[in-house]
Amino acid sequence: MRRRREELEELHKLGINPYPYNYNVTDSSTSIINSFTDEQPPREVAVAGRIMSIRRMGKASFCHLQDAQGRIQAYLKKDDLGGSYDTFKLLDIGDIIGVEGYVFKTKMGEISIHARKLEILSKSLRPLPIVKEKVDEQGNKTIFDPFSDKELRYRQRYVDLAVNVKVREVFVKRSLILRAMRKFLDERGYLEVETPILQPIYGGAFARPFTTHHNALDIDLYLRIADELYLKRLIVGGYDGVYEFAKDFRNEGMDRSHNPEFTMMELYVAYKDYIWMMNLVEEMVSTVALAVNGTMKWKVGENEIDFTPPWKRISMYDVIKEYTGKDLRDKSEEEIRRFAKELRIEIEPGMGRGSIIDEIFSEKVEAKLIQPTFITDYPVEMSPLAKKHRSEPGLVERFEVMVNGHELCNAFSELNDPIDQRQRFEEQMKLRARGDEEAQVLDEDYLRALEYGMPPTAGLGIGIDRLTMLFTNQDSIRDVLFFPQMKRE
RNA sequence: GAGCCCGUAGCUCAGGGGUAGAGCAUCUGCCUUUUAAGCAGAGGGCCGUUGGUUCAAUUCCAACCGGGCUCACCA
Repeated sequence: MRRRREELEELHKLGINPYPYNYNVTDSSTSIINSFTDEQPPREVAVAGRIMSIRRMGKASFCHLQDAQGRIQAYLKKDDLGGSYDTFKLLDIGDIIGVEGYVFKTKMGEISIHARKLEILSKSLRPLPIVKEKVDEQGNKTIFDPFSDKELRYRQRYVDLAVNVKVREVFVKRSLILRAMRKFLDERGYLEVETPILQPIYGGAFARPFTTHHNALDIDLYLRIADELYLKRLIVGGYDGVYEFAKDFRNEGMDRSHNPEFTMMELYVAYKDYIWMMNLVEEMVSTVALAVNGTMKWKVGENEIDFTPPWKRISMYDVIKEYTGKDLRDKSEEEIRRFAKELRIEIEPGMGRGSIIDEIFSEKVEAKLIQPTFITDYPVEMSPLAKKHRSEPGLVERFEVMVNGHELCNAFSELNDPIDQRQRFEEQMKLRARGDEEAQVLDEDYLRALEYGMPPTAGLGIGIDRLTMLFTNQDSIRDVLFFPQMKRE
């Protein structure tokens, strides 16, 4: 680093501004490489990027420039650069430069830029980790000295991105996923909206919130754990369909699939039910799959997943029956409890019928559902915002989609009966009183909204981070978040 | 929250009770089509922090800090 500061001084002394204001880029690295022909006279180009490697040979040098698209080699010869060649001697890997010159192919066959002009665009003061790669004749890449320390990669994502091109690709895909989804929803006429992140009462999910304080009002506020209740207020207000890509915050443990802040897309559509929503989800996710990966079949780890609709639809009871051989329909809480014990599933004494069923599902079924599968019709106790099933007592009209052994989204026919909703909230408040910190809080204003009348509505929540993990084949949420939460350095 | 593992040069890692090692990077010299460029030489370290055991600790022990994996909790 000291050396680099000296070089910076040298540049200043030579009257060169190491941090100029702009540069006129004419082409990107890959556009040059892809459009190369042996035409005469050769094409003149100007590219800018970060120096990723330098090979100096006395009075001539090669270096690789990396721009947003890829890499291209530049050939710098003293005869053609004169004084700037001495400037080049003051440059390092990591510096950002602009090179103007003509395109040619080297003896070794690499399309390169023969530099006529060189301009320093930003002097780097910290050494960048050097990642070397060798490409053999089959085109296989071997990486030497990878920048692989996860802690450093997450804490200094800018370095990770600069040095590990694959990482940049993951986030480009994340952006494509958002774009494809937004396009899909916009084409159907749904309105993208924004609702409060700071909420006086939190709701819409089971989770502990982050608390903050508003000084002027002198009130505590919560960072939202979901935007569900606000979006449904908008349906009460008369919109047909609303959606939001929402950053939600949950004050809970962190692991491979949980970060304290994460992104959820929630969608509510008036006059529809959960069966209609299943069709939409199938269509949306397969459309996104095609837009992002160009195929419906996508290999995640060992499993090839086929997103082609239609997906299997099976009720919670039936899928448990399929995987355990036991039909829990019409069974009492006591019978189900006994069955869970037979399966050696740990059951807390306070757990009700619904929770035990859910536990059996998580333990015995969930991980086995690899292909996209709708699990439908959940016990009412676990779903205080979902509408009672039209024909099955004790159940609600709810589904989750399981893919690769994990939940991908959650949806229901929304409960719009204000009296039923009040009772459900009251049930939750009882659980709360018994010490369940994640039970939901009664939201009087939300009830007031329902009392004005909400049309039948289908609602959906889909975890964007997990969807991205799926489509980019990453097994940690940290690898699909630019800046995952970390402890203080 | 529990268990296991890790922390040594800018990066990736080896080592091991007696003044610290490699490759790449860096610096000097040579080299005008190289590509993990090459050749010759050089510099670079609070061995995560604090404490303990010891004549002596980077090494052994403990606590702490940070990270990873697994499990638990959790949508």
